[in-house]
Amino acid sequence: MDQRVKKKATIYDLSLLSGSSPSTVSAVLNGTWRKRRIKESTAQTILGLAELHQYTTNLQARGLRRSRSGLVGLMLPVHDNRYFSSMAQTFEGHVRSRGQCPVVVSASRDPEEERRTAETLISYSIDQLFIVGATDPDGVHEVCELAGLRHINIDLPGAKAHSVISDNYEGARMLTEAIIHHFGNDNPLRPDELFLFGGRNDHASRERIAAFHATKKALLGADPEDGVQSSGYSPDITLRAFEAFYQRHGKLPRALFINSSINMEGLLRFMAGRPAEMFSELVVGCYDYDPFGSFLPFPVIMVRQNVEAMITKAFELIDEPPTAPQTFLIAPELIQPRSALKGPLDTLKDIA
Amino acid sequence: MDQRVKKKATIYDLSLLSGSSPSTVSAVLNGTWRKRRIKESTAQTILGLAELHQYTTNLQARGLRRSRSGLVGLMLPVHDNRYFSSMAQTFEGHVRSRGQCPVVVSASRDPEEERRTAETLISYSIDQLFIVGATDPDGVHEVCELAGLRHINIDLPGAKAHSVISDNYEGARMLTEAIIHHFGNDNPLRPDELFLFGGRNDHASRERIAAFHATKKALLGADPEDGVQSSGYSPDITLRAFEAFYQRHGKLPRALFINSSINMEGLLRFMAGRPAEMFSELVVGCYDYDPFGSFLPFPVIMVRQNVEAMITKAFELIDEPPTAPQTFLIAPELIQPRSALKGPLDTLKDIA
DNA sequence: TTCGCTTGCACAATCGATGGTGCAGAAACT
DNA sequence: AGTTTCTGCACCATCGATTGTGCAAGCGAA
Repeated sequence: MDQRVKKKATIYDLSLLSGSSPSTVSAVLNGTWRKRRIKESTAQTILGLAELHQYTTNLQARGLRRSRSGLVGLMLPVHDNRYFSSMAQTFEGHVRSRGQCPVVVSASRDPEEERRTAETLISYSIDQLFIVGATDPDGVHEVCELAGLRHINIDLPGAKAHSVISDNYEGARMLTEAIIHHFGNDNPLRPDELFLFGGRNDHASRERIAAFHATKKALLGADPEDGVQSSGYSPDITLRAFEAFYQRHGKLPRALFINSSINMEGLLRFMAGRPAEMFSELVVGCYDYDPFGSFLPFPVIMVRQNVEAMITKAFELIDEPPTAPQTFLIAPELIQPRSALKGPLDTLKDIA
Repeated sequence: MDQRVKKKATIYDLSLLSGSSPSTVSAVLNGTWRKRRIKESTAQTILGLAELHQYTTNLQARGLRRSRSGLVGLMLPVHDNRYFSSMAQTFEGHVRSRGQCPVVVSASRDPEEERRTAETLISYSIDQLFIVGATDPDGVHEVCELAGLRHINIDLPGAKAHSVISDNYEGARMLTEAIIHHFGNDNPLRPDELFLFGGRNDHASRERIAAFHATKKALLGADPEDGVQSSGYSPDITLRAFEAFYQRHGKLPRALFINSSINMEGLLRFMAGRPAEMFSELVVGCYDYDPFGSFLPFPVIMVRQNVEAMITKAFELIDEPPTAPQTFLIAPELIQPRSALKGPLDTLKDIA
């Protein structure tokens, strides 16, 4: 409180105080002073003054001058989901370790919103943009391209920029197989007892659905065509899909392949208010991992996408000189029921 | 692709193209042109050119000049948790509806990191900062105060700025009561069968622990002093607390009060690999709501903090002229086991 | 015709930091 | 002593937008 809301010190203030020119002060403060042959002692003086007056660089001014900001963007579909929030957490760690500032925003899976969001970020001269699960990656690409902004797709691929995605086909294959194998030989699963719920017409869903069909056919010999109930990425629409199914068949299938943890919440909504016993025989496979989801009262086999590897790969690619767009697959992992895995939070320190 | 990575158009470009001065262009583009008595037709011309050349304002330049940025910050402890991610989701909605840009960052519950993060955000001239669950809110306050930045505490109160927090005492009281009542009269809970796990020496934990003690005493007549096992906000430390307890007693308590969903993950880790039957008699109360957590194989009563109300209140307060710091309590809600509630995602539209 | 008011806009300073260029004085060399 | 080479730093344009101020042309009134 020694100073009333005093304006922040600038290099001009330090320039007057130190008797050096603003450019010298600037060079000292941003670390380029050796290149500029500033005397060690001058530098020390200025650094001392900066400390004393609590100087901090105005990053908007720097950003304007350099036409980049030190901000790195992550565009998510939504925050409120363990897959995407672990993405945010992991991303933050990477960005910070590079001395930059993470900016995480969501765009609600709305192509229009996605483009607007990218444009806003570009207006702040962000240095790089990581586009996660975009509904229209190529639309976002156009916007970035025009601004000369480095960007990369994650989770859902685009045709015009590098993409790092989970190996959805293999993940879904493993998951389908695991669901089927979960039933022993005494009472094996029949093809018409395994249904897939959730998903849209996006690349990930298509791959997963394809693997689902193929694996059912391979392991169960057949695959009735109505085995898939697309219901977007919304708990409520998924809920309605379950209700409709229940209406038609008088029961749920014995086994479910659920396309994402968001759709899985649709199942929770269906469960709410219905007797627990109704689900005692159920076996569920869920594409996406949620620690709590793994411990539901029936077996839930999950697929965990390797977020750490995806982000790491994405950072590698975004720094490289641009080449023709490629898609990189990252192997996901099959998670047995009742597994509580470590996550990005585990790298944080904590005081007991 | 009609233009190679052409630099973005500026008001100077449009100035040349339109024959008007940069200041006129600026006024037209930022909407202040009527105040400046610019002719309608001039405005239209400029707006047309802007459209044609895909002009977008350089927000760093604007920010520099105006010394604010249009950015609104949300500082979270961590992302990867349903409570905080729903906070982020809700916050985003509010910020966007005000035409500003949300910036969500996490500071790992580290006081040093919290201050650094605030300083970084300030360097970008953010307009407001919402500080969620900070370990050292008053430290962050100092930083904000010096910069004249409006800020507010959420979830954990500070002494030097307004705070909007959940009514932790009442929430914990309801929760403790609900846990106790969950046991019928045939086999009622004894005082030494209900333990609290998790929490730190922060305001929320203290309130919850106080309510826990008081309610136990009121309803069960006694409260042995060792009923609380603080274990920070870390799944692993909580896991170790459960293991230690199990070591000592050869079993878990019949009932648990778990201080947060993050601590609850410690319980999951304890469950992993142990037989499900070990937990069949368990009753858990968890402060924080997680939809999946609500459907675990034993009764889990949860407390949902009213994130929407908290954020709404915080936005109201942050706009008001400053007064002496006050703390506002927002009532949380008791959630019965097997409840799948709507969340911030439900307001998004989705295509099936 | 002249005064005064309105209309419609241009000018120029400013926000804070950066970095290319230039230049004086000291040191080194012939 | 004269010339070249370093040292060490100052100068100044620049990034793009904002905003207080000034002023000419147009118009109506006296």
